[in-house]
Amino acid sequence: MPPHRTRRRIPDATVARLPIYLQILAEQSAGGVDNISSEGLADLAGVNAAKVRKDLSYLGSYGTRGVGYDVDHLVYQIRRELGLDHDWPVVIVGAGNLGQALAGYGGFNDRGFPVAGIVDIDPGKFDSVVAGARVRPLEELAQIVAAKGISIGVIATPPTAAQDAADRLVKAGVTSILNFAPIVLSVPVGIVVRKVDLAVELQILSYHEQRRSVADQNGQLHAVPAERGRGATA
Amino acid sequence: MPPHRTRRRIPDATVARLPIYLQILAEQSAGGVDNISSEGLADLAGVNAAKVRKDLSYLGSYGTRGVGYDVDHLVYQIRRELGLDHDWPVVIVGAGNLGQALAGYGGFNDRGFPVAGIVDIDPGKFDSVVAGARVRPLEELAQIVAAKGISIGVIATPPTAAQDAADRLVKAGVTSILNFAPIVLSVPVGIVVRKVDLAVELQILSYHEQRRSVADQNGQLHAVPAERGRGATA
DNA sequence: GGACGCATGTGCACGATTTCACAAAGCAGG
DNA sequence: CCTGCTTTGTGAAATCGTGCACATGCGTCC
Repeated sequence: MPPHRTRRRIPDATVARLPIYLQILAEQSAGGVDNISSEGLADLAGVNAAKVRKDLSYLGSYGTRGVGYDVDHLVYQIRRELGLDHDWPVVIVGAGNLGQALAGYGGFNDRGFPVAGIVDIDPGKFDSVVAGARVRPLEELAQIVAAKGISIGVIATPPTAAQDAADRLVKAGVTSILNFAPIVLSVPVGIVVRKVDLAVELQILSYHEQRRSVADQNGQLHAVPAERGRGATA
Repeated sequence: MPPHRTRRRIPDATVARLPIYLQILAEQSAGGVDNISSEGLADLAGVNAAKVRKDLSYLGSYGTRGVGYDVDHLVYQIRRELGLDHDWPVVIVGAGNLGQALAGYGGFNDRGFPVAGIVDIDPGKFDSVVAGARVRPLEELAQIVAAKGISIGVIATPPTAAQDAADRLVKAGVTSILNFAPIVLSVPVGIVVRKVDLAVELQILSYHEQRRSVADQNGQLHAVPAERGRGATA
């Protein structure tokens, strides 16, 4: 066994929540809170306390019974587990509206994912500077990925160009892709793809609105009014 | 029983996939394909054929055994189920980089979610025109929502202003919220919130990359190489 | 130094989702 | 019209995720 013993696999559902906990814990830490209970964290995250405890237990036993969790230590552990103890440079493919907005958005640079490159197929965009990064030709993608040791790529192209972008990213050595184009990408197994699709999100909301109006017509009761919950991601 | 009998509840997991199917089916339809099997659709969507059949069965029995599904009819049924048979105007709160990018993004107007209003708290932004919509003061939010019959709101403010934005949207009568701010919103029950958080997505990718490198150190096998799958949303 | 109270960590039951496997049903061809 | 091939629709099993309930362990106070 190596010094860093191989960790047990963490369920996807838990992995998806860890960033939320991290976010909240970082805020608490900044606010001077140095200890938090599973219930406190659960309230802030809008989930069940038992779920918080189970989620955190996958990281190890870092709480103290009768007391709670040390906020800073938890931040440290979650960051470590998520691989946030160092930066992950990313490359953006597509310097259109979306690509530019993403590059300019603080969410990348500020949170450990510096934009190490942005490429486009349109020569008219070459060398224009977007949020500190110069737009380079698509052909230089492989070179940029290799030179900067990039493993995460972001696709911000129109849908028709997205599969080609994915192919090029994979060929260049990228192993994780964040896809903003509204198409299902085909990639070799082992490559992790996450998709963010505005239309899908809106259509899910539309579904719930539509249901609501059907229910109204049938004279059914509205959901209970007063009570407040956090983040019904229903 | 009213003419539109109340539909059985469709599982959340299925609702989240229907927009993907719809997208693919619309493409197929445009490409002249008029019939598709569950397996064909499953391949294109990157999922299991049985899942497709079960998902579609929640809409009713619209397939023909031994043949498959009529593409156009399926498009019609999914659209109907998702409430896409009419437009859902949306209002955007926050006219900063993100709000402007969203308003300008075709994804809204082109897909049945016209931007019926965009508001901001900064007087410097009032009356500037973003993608055909004039930026109005935050105070006019309720009036805009009422006048245009809006039920979906989009939060594109900085995190510190997001909860206030949510409160105002709810008070104005909005019942579904798409939140781009990296905080957990607190809303009354009955209000549906969906969150899109770039940092969360990147951190999930980071987790997988981190795991990959730990596995490498331990001399473990990489995932199988050649084979191609669609959209590993792992 | 012992008793008490509190919050964690986890076994277990439950619910939701995925997948399998096959009967039912339509179509084509003889 | 009957047989065979194909693909749907769906019970039932398997898997995954959630939440309850409580034993365990830690800190505190007397």
